[in-house]
Parts: sequence; structure tokens; C-alpha cells
Amino acid sequence: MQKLSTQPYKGTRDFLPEEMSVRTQIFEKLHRTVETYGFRRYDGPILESAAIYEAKSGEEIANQQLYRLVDKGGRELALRPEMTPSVARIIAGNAEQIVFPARWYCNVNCHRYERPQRGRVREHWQVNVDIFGSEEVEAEVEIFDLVGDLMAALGATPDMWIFRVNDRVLVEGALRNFVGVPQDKLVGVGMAIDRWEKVDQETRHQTLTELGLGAEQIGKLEELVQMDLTAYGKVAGDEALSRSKLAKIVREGLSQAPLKFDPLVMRAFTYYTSTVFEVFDASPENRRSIFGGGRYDDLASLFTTKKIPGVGFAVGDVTTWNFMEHHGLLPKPDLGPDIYVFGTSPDYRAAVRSVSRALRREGLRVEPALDDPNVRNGLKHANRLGAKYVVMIADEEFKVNSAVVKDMVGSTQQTLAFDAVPGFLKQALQAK
RNA sequence: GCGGCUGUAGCUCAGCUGGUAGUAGCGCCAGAUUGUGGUUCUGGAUGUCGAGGGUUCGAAUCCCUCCAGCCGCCCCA
Repeated sequence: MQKLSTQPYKGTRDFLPEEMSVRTQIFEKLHRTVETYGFRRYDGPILESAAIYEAKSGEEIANQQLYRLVDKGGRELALRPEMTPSVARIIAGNAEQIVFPARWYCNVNCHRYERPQRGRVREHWQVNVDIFGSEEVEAEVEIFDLVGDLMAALGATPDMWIFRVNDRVLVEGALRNFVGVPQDKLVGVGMAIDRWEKVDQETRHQTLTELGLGAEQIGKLEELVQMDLTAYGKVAGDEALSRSKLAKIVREGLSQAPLKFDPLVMRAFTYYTSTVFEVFDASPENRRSIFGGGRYDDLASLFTTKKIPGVGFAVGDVTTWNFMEHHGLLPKPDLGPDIYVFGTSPDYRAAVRSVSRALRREGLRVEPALDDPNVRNGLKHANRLGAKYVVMIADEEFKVNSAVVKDMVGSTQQTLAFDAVPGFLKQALQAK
């Protein structure tokens, strides 16, 4: 009979224990850092009503990248392509009982139907971090500082990454006042800015011309995207400048993160309303966005009349993995068992069980043999498992209620009474 | 959705212009080593050559279609 394929579905990945251990360690570093900022972890369903993505996520995601399905009751559902709409729904639905400002984070898998390639798959995991219910600039400062600390937690030094920031408030002001872009073309021109470095000048001109910009306006736009924050703020106009959180943060030096103003950072999600940022790999060979985020001041309006502003970002496992791998920062797999216990005869199984239980009471990672290998095979198996220590109960030792405790790394061994084994190994493993 | 490259042993791969698959490396099994793994040496096993079709006396090799992977485009995290 024809067997089914063992390959994971296109764009998805199996995580064998070695890889899972690396992924877990990466996320644990991120979680610990996020929690030092007072964030609380939540979770939510992978299935959502498709409608929540159609309004706010952006057309491309809703129309082409959404995994859609219809349940048996005819409801239009989708696998979440990102977490922000879900968390906005959860926040809006529970707003009466939530203490604002709320600092929430999660670790979820998201699905997007697209062509897999470097840094992009169909299922990825991300840590999603948001502060809800504050329009204060301090929310951005906290997020920016957190981003800096997250990168440090991954082992990244400042030269490895670039923290590009922009503010859509400034962009809109500048496009309106300096370039003279009409209201209904702001989004289109914004998208053109987003793609600025990815297309050649001719394509860019064509796009902008199609949006109704004249040669003089295009010239001004080209001037604009070269400006530093001071010049950009001036042409954006007083009103935009006074509303811009980014301008205030930079002017007053509120964040300790290495912010770099970049007029080309726009981000695709239509729901961002103010600050937007992207963390880039500084290495020329891996020059790509690792993650990004921004402020969205009316996302909850989909669910409630309450105004619940938010600012946040998501760190994905794929791009983070690529970054860490590229810079040699990936942690080594940390897999059990620390100790492999075996006896060479069925008569010793009770002793194997009882020693194993005693070791576990010390909190150690213990794997007892399920059979009775000879010395050679028992040690061989322990070696392949990567166990750091072996407890071996063989004929000579069993006679005197003892076991050989062998250090598999240092190749030293000693015979200890059963009672002495747990204390000895606990201390030995703590020392490592 | 579009384009490029790739698909041969468990893994990494060699296999020239078609002649019926490799003493390859790693891994695996066994022995040296009937109380010692990891190192070393010796021996051994393993393939529907991604799938289907076509050309040919003959296809891993050439052609077509499909599938999958990688990379890029579109777009996006």
C-alpha cells in the first residue's frame, strides 16, 4: 500500500527535540526579559472570525495570505495570520475588568499562506507584546527600551542590529504640507515609501506618477526621504510635530535604546497610526527586518466604542533564528536526561526503579533503562542519549547495595551505596 | 501568482557528451573488547536515483507534466 508522505506540510516545520530545545531557550530569554517590564502572559484561539482581519490587517493579508475555512455552521473563520486583531478583541471584550494601562504578551503560532523562502514560512511562532490604554509617550519609551533589552538578552551587541524608527504622524504631516499629497493618496504614497529601497527609480517614478504626483512633488518626496528628524519635523508642520511621540522621545532623549530615525520605515499594516519601527540585522549578508511594530490608536474600535490605544510589536521565531544563527548566538540544545540508570539483570530492576525515583526527588532529569543491557550496551546507549552521568547496577555492586556512578564526560567513576547516589549526583550536576 | 537552482543510501553528496548506481564522508550494525561508552582499527548492511509519462536497443543522465525543497520577485513578519 502506498504510504503517506512524512514531510510536514509546505511551509511548516517539525521541531525535533534538539531544535525544540533551541527554540524554547530563545523564547525563554525573551519571556524573562518581557516580564521584567511587568508584562503578563495571555493566550487566545488560533481560529478567529475572518472578519476581524478584513478591516484592519491590510488587503494583501486578508485576501491572499489568509487561511480561510467555513465551519459546519457556515461561519467564516481564519487561522490567525497575526495576533494584534485577536488581542484587540480580547482587550475590548474584557475592558471592564482589565486594569489599564495593560501590559500583555503571548507566544503564539500564526499562519499565512505564502511562498516559503528565507525568513518566511507558512507557520511561525511569535512573541507578541503590547501596552494597551495609554497615549502617553512613556508607553513608547518602555517598548523601545524593551526592544533594546530583548536584543541584549539574545546576546546581540549594538553593532549587530539597527533600530529604525519613524512616525506616521510626521509622515502624514510632511506628505500633506511639504509634498502636497491629497488625503486620499496618503496611503498609496506611504506604500511607495515603504518600498523605496526595493524598486529602481524608474518604477518608483511611475508608481508616484500614477498616484497623481507631479515632477516637482516627486522631487520634494525624494528630498524628504533624505532628511534627518529635525528637518523632517520642520516640514511636517507644527501640528504634526507637536503630536509626534517619536519627535518628543528623540528631542528629549527619553529612550536608552539606539533609535535611528529612518523616513523609509512605514510598515504595511494599515492600523498603525503613529510610531512605527523595525529592527534590522546590521550584517550586510543578512540585511533584513528581524521584527517590528508600532502604535495603533483605534484598533479596538472594531469591537467597542471605547477608545483603547495600543503600542506593541511581535518577535518571530524564524527571523530571530536567522539573525542569531548568522551571528553565532544560537544556544546549544539542552536535553535530558542528565542521568541514565541501568541494571544488567532483570533481578536489579527494583533497584533501578528505586534509585531513579530517589534521583527524581532531587529534581534531576533521569532516564532508567526499560530493559537490562550489558555494561557495554548500557554505556553506549547512555552516550548516545548524551547523559552526563550513568548509574550502573551490575553484579558486583548489587551484592553490596551499591552502584557504579560514572561521569561520562570526564570518564571517572566510583562505586557508591544506593543511598549515597542521589546526594552525590545532585551536587555533581549543580557544579556543572 | 511569476522566475532561477535543486531532488541519488538515515544524513551530506559524487556519478563527464545516455551503457544498466558509489572501496565516498558521516551515521548505523558486528567484531577487536564475555564489567566500560565516547577515541582507534577491521568487517558488514542499506537505494522503487522525488512521482508519472515520453524519446531510445538501452535513461539517475535527454524531453514533458506534476510534487517537494532552497533562493529571488510580487507582497509581507
